[in-house]
Amino acid sequence: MSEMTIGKAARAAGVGVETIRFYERNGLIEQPPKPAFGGFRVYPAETVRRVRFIRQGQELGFSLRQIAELLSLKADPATDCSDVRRRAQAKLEEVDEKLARLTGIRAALEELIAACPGRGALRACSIMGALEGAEGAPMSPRHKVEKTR
Amino acid sequence: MSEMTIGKAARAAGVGVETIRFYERNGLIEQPPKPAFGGFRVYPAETVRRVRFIRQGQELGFSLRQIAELLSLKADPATDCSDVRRRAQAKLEEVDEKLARLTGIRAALEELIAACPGRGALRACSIMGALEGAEGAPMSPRHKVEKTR
DNA sequence: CTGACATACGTACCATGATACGGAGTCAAG
DNA sequence: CTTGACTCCGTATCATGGTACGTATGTCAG
Repeated sequence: MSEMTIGKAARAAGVGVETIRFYERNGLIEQPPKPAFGGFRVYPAETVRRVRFIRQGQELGFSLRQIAELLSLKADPATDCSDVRRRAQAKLEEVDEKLARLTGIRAALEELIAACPGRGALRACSIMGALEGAEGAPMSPRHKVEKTR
Repeated sequence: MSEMTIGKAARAAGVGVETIRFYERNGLIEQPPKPAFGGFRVYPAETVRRVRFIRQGQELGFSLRQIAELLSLKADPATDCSDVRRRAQAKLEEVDEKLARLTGIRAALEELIAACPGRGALRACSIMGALEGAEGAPMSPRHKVEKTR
């Protein structure tokens, strides 16, 4: 049962057929060659393993681009374990940053909710008040200032 | 100084001109009428306040869609403070879910990093091992199973 | 052999939050 | 009265991670 059509590979990996094709288009999976005479492409068990690898990576917060890097590391015999470890560590730091940001948001929301009377007219609502220009909390500049050309 | 062109409004609000137009297209900001004879649209100070409101909402993790809802609540005289509070509370729960997910990811990454020898061949690397089908950690089904038509 | 599926492939579309571009019109300073 | 900066408007593009559609072709069970 190690060779199969795309549909079976997809089911085995727990994804949709279109997802496999999407990964092929994006170089995460190699597309098996089409048989010389007629017929469907034949997918090896390796494809299923690769898809599972991708999904596991996503579970850990890696983007498809980063997972593609991990996959090419895997294919390279010169890769040392430390290469992989470094990436995991970088991702851990990223996760920590996100956690810090979310924790800040959480605190702000909780504070606003605690201060909100919970009933009555809107003008008394501290949450709305905070959303109105709170004058003093400078906004992070999401916009570009310099032109690139 | 309460009336201005789009560029000044954008600078006052700390965003780009295109961002204001984007918000207009998406119904977050009302586009002021074009003057009957020639000329540029005139933006009231209210526009700047609205943009600031939007950015503050984003800082708290609200999506533009959700912010649009908050804005229409704001416009509705029948809105009670509790309506706003409920939304903030829902957002808080969302944030808590994200925090829980990220915390799980963090723990998994940390565990993998700790278990990884840190040097040597890839086949000994526990991180790569975990990404290979770890057999036992069922993947969350990100894919659709049922067809909607 | 035939009908019901599956596959192959290219392309379009979804949401999210913008940013960029091109051409025409307008305004204001010098 | 010219020139440079700004506005207007529609459309296109970006990144992310897929999903959907249409048409042609292939496979297999009955």
